[in-house]
Amino acid sequence: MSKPTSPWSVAGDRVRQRELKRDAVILAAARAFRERGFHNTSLDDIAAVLHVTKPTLYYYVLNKEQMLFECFREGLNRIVRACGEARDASSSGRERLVELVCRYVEAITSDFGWCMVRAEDQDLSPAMSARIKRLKSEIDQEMRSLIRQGIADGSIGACDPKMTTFALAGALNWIAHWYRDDASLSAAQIAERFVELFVNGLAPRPDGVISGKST
Amino acid sequence: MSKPTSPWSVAGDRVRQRELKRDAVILAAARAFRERGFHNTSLDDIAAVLHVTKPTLYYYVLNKEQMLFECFREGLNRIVRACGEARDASSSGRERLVELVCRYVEAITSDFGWCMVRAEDQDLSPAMSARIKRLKSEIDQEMRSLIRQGIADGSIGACDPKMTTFALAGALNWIAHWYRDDASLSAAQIAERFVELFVNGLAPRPDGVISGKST
Amino acid sequence: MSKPTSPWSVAGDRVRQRELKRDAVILAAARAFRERGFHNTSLDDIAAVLHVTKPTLYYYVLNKEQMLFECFREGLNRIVRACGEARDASSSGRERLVELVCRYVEAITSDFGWCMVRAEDQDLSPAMSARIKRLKSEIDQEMRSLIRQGIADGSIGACDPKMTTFALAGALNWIAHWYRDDASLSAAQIAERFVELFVNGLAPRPDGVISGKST
Amino acid sequence: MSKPTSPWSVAGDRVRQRELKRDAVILAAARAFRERGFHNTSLDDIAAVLHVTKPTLYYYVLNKEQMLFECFREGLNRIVRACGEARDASSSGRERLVELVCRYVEAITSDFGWCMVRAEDQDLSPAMSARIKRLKSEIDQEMRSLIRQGIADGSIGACDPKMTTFALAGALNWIAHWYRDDASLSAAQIAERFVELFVNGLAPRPDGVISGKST
DNA sequence: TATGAATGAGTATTCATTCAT
DNA sequence: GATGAATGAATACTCATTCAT
Repeated sequence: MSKPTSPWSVAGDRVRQRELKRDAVILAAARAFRERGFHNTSLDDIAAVLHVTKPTLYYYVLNKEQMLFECFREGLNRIVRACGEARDASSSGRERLVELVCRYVEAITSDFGWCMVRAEDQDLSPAMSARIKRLKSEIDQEMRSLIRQGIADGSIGACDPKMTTFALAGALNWIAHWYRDDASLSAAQIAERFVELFVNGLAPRPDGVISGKST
Repeated sequence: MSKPTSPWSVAGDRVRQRELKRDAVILAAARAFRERGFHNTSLDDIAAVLHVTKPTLYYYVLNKEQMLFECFREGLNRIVRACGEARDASSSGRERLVELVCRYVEAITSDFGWCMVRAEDQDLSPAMSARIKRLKSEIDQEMRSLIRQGIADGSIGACDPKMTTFALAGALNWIAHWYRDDASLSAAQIAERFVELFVNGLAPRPDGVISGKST
Repeated sequence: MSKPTSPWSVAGDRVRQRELKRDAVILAAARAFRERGFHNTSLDDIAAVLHVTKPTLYYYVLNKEQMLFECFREGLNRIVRACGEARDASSSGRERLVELVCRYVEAITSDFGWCMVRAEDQDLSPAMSARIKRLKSEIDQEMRSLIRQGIADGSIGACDPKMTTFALAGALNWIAHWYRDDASLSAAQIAERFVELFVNGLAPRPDGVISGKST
Repeated sequence: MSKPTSPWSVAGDRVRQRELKRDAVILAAARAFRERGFHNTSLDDIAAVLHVTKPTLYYYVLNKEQMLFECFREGLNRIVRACGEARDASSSGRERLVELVCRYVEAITSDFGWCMVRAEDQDLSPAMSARIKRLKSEIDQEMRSLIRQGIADGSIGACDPKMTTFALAGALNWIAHWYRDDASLSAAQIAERFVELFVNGLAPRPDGVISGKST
């Protein structure tokens, strides 16, 4: 009587509603996993947060494993997206790497950061594990590529791209470990400090000309 | 008649034997945890590797939790020890930090590396968790201290010691994630690359005067 | 079409069904405990009797301990209720005590008799143990009180209320031990004999004037 | 050198020593069982009290079951002995019953009281259980016999010997339950009160002529 | 005589998952 | 769309018992 929306949009609403609820499930899972760890979190815990019962979760998600996978993906996607943008930008290799780092820190400090970093491959089926690895590798390759570009265009000094990527990714991923306890800095601030460190290194620069932000 | 060993060593042997066996239990646990994760490893798995039965493990260890704790400690101790030596050395702050990094990499690539890094606080009782945290904090403080010393003696440029330590420790800890799959470099080689990166940074040095190893 | 029951009773049915099943679990536990003892009874045993699987029990009961507690309570409640009625009755102290004894025998010969009497405090958590003790003490105090009233109103001769209660309760509780093997008498008959004994004693009455039932 | 005792008596000492130690094991078991219950007592608990290790217990005792059995027997024997003496005495049935009650209370308040009363038949093998039952039945029959004798010689009023025995034994056995917590009375005092109650009953005697002790 | 070491058997409890309603 | 009910599988932990020494 009072619903002016067409049955069509009603159906659309239903679809959207379902998506919203599904997202809520994933988010609740991500937070619970971060809080208590994957294995220490029971589906009852997640259901309780959402004020539903355990079987309801299965309406939105296939598996506990899939929950983890979706959390994974949710977080990784943000970085993958950032990678794409970095690729399209028309600045120097180093500048694009810096940009990627900023986005990376944002992702890693989000609710999904923990899942991206700490979830064990061992908790996923081979198939899912493989998909995750592919995504991760994509990011890894992108970083290496940016470093190689930087070396080529002279914005980055000579270095081993692989090891450098490992170090950089490690430092970034590790943020997920300490960020909750020590959130005294914003994502942007953390990114700034990291860029400064990785760009200039620890050794004092002769005259401090070059800095991550100055150029 | 045919036993040349003194009664003394007989008793001593037993004690030593017991210690050896206990160490074997811890090592087997460390490897299993690294392979399959803490929760995906059953005591039966560990017992099977050692060709004993499950209850035998309880003869050497109090708990599954304690196993994890001992793995933790075993790995951390190496670093704590390295910290002590770094403190006693009479070189510049940066040199001492570099030395610590080398030892750190060695520890993290050992069998216990995974446990040091990936074991969740959530899998430990509050008491144990607190003990671990204390040890970790010790290392964290040591690193920050070395950085501050380096800044003071001019061997390290101006930087935020806390964030720098987080980044450095993160890069180092992350090694535990990729080292198994990609062990193409030795611990020393990894350390070398990392030092180079962290000391000199990505930005090209004007004339390459300063390098991690050259001084 | 063919369902005459109101939607109301459907929901009500579910609740009632659940209660019935829970009661069945408690009863099955009580019988198993009486048969084999608390520790010699596995949850599988109880589940088997009910033709369900072990985890199902946990749907109705929190614990094995709680099962014992509920059996305890089920039996004790009958006596507590009898105590209440005895208190409200308007007869002599002795008559009311006799009435209580009859109800006591009924309770103790029920399926829950064994649990009331034999279950060890040591098998219960301190909290539960305390609750049980409180209930037991309530009954103890009630008996003493009736005896004191009997002495006051002249229906009971001079005696030590505490020891008398201990003796009476002991004799009654002990029924749980022999009743299963020797159920030749009904609860009422046992009560009659006990009352006769405790009222008149073993020594021959001069002229048999006073008897438990004659008054 | 300084041992004047003959090798013979040395051997005797050894035998005696062994007996003493065995008795200590039984006693420690009895106390532990009373304290924590049969199933909640581990052999390690008993061994710890005796400052030996678990396997040592097996040198003196065949089984955990046998420990319980021996505790049983130790306590029951005292009563069996009392039964024998009661049989040989040349007094009235009631006097002999009173005498037996006194000895019974002594036994039941001893360290072995709990085992006599609370140990479950279900914890014993059929063979042991049968032996225990035989001993218990012996006592039961003895009591009934004394009651019948008392009825015959006029020292006990008409009653159902079986039920009377059950009531009396129950009251006596139950002492094991409360005696530890409430040891305000000595065994003799308890016996006195019980005799008074069972002999004279609760109903006031016309002129208090007959009492348990007066005759 | 006593013990260190090891084990087999048993058990309470948890939890992801399913399905009829 | 959601839930009550049920289950199979898995697992940490305990403990009586054995045996070589």
